Amino acid sequence: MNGTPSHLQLLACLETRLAAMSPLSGDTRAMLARAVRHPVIVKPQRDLLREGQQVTAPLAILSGWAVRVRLLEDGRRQVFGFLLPGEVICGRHQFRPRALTTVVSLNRMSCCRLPSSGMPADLSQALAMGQALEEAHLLAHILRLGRLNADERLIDLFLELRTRLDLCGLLEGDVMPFPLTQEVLADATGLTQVHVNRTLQQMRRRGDIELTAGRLRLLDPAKLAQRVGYREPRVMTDEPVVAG
Amino acid sequence: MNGTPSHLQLLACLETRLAAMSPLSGDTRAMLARAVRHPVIVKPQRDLLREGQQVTAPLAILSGWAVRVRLLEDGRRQVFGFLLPGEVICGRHQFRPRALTTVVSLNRMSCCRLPSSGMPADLSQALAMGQALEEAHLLAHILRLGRLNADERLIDLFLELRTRLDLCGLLEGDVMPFPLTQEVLADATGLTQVHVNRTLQQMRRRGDIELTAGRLRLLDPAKLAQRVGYREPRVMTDEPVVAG
DNA sequence: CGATGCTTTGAACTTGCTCAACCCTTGTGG
DNA sequence: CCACAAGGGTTGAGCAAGTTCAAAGCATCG
Repeated sequence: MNGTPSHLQLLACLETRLAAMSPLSGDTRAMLARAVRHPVIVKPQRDLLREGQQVTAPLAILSGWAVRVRLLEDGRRQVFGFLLPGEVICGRHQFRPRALTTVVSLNRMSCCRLPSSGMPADLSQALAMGQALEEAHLLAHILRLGRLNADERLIDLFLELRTRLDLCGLLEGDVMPFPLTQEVLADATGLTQVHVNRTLQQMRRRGDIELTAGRLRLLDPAKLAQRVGYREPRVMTDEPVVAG
Repeated sequence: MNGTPSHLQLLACLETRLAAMSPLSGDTRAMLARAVRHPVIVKPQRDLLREGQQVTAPLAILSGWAVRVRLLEDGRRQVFGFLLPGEVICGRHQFRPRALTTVVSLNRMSCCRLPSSGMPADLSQALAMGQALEEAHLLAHILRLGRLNADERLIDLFLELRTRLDLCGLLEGDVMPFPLTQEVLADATGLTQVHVNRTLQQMRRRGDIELTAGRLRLLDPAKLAQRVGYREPRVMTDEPVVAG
């Protein structure tokens, strides 16, 4: 049923996530609706952007996942992070002409270019917040790689992806779309594919997760968050305070 | 002899590094000279900034080193990166009111606040470039933690710090100031202090480095860079091409 | 000259890696 | 409808890199 998402679904994803960053005016929403009408389709395993390449305009992801990667001489590969639907590649590019990493599609994606200049203030604010969140994700990734063990790394990553998918409305209760292979997970978490496999099995046996056919269910996210010390990234000062 | 650096030395450091980002006008230089005249002195092990705290104005480092850190519940600690003389903490803060990490001084530092708004365009450009470089450093750190082994992590970090110290004019030939304890190195590289110690010794035995009394000498930086696959971060498109 | 903080050393241990094979599913072409 | 290829996932056995714990050495600085 979910083979080719409609334009409306694509738009909803982007709009939901941008609005989660910062409220959007009707004009801006109309502009997005127009932009989304002619999406670019990208096949799996294609470079959306190459390291060192000149960055032109921001590219919004409407559906599908991508990774930021670098390849070493000897074949080792590092995944720096994931790019999910609703998120924007190279959101703030005014003073950063060169791409710092290659971006590769993991599955079939649809994207759309955003205007590179003369952007409405609300959109520009949303993109800037997105950028700040991205830095928070890089920091979280450093913490994972530097100080967490295999289980913790995977769980912590799952929890991050979960909250990010929630932002664009793709979280379905405790189940989420999950198109990552064990190899990609390994390159992200600094482990080997074999060890990722064994760790996932252990997590399944413990009843922490269910993972099959591109879907991941976290049985008790709160408990898992507690276990690995996961914390939501907070970039805004004016975020709603609990029981304020 | 280098007990208390003069105002001129402090200024030189900041000016050199900012000018390396983007050329500065005479007016801007004069402004910096004024700002530097009354530096803030910070003792070792003090928080310059706390995670979650509201960010007010950019803070330029005139001398001394700091680290971006996070502490886990169980005492594990991760160092996300280093802040060196000439560099600016929270350079671009317009849409990022909350500090993402705590910043702690490693030794005695002197700093000065920069204007938070109404900044000249050249300075603002320099800070934006500095910000882009910082993202490059985060990415480099992820690569180190994810895919390099102990030797490689340390060497790669040394090479990065070397080029950064060069930017602010603190590299003296093949020797550089190096105020990091093995514990801090461990928290940065995701290793234990004990293993950092053994790895350093091995590097000394192999004649790769000399490290004593707060100074580090890399015997053959080019060879080391080759060995670990170190590459200088490139953020500008218009950087001079070799043999152009 | 005692205290404090940093470095060095040893021995046992664990986590995660390597290599190599096998299995299962899915899609494709004959 | 079957054969086969390709891309993931699973398994086992041996191994290596890095950890843990604990103690001792060595500076530097009041």
